[in-house]
Amino acid sequence: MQTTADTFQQQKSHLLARTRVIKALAHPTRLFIVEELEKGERCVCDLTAMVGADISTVSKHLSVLRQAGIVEDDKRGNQVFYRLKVSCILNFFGCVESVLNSQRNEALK
Amino acid sequence: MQTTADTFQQQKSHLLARTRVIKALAHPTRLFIVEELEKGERCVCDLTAMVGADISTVSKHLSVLRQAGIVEDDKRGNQVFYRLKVSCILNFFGCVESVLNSQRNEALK
DNA sequence: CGCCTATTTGGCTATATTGCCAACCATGCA
DNA sequence: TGCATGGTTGGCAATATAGCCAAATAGGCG
Repeated sequence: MQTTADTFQQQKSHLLARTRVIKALAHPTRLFIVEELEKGERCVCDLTAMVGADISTVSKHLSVLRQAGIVEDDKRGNQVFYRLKVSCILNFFGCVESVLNSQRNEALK
Repeated sequence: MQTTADTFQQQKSHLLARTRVIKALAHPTRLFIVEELEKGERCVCDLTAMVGADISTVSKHLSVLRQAGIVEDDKRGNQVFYRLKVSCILNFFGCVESVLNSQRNEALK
């Protein structure tokens, strides 16, 4: 049966896929981690020290980013190093900044 | 007192601001709405028909997008039209697509 | 092997998000 | 004024997230 909502239903799985990626970035700690990884790879212990949370918490955040395909890990010795898998994340945030700037200008009106 | 986690703490409010915007996009229905609005303004009733959810649900999604500064509304007659406030959203999604493509390639290995 | 360090996983509680229904508000029009 | 249409808001139940502790796993090294 044809309904008006078909476009949405047809796109749904693709929308969900994209949502999974965006959701992974929708947390301050994970955002911070991504920005830190833009500078180069980091081990879990370094990130944990920077974030100041329990190491298990940071590990879980990294797991979310990994499952979203945003980072990849590399075990060397008894440490695990994480790095960005996709380089365009910076542009990605450019747009978020535009939104924030637009809000700031709005506030000045 | 100086701790290793200072960078994170100093950035925290900015990270939260960005998180608010990203979170607003992290839902399939809202993603769909944003893409639909890229084509032009739409009234709540149109979007509701396309999404196929309760109108109150759609209204709340629009409210989330509005509060994030992503869309703006315009009441005309007894209808409310919504439109994108920021035009760069398309590029924004380009990166998400890169992540998804990279995952697809990964799967073929 | 036994122990230490680094990390992941399980489990639990606290909190946030989602979606529906019902009630309410605003506009247009007979 | 009364009623229909379009939209928002309040409230609630179901579900998903976050963060901590404790337990498990993995590598390095004496």
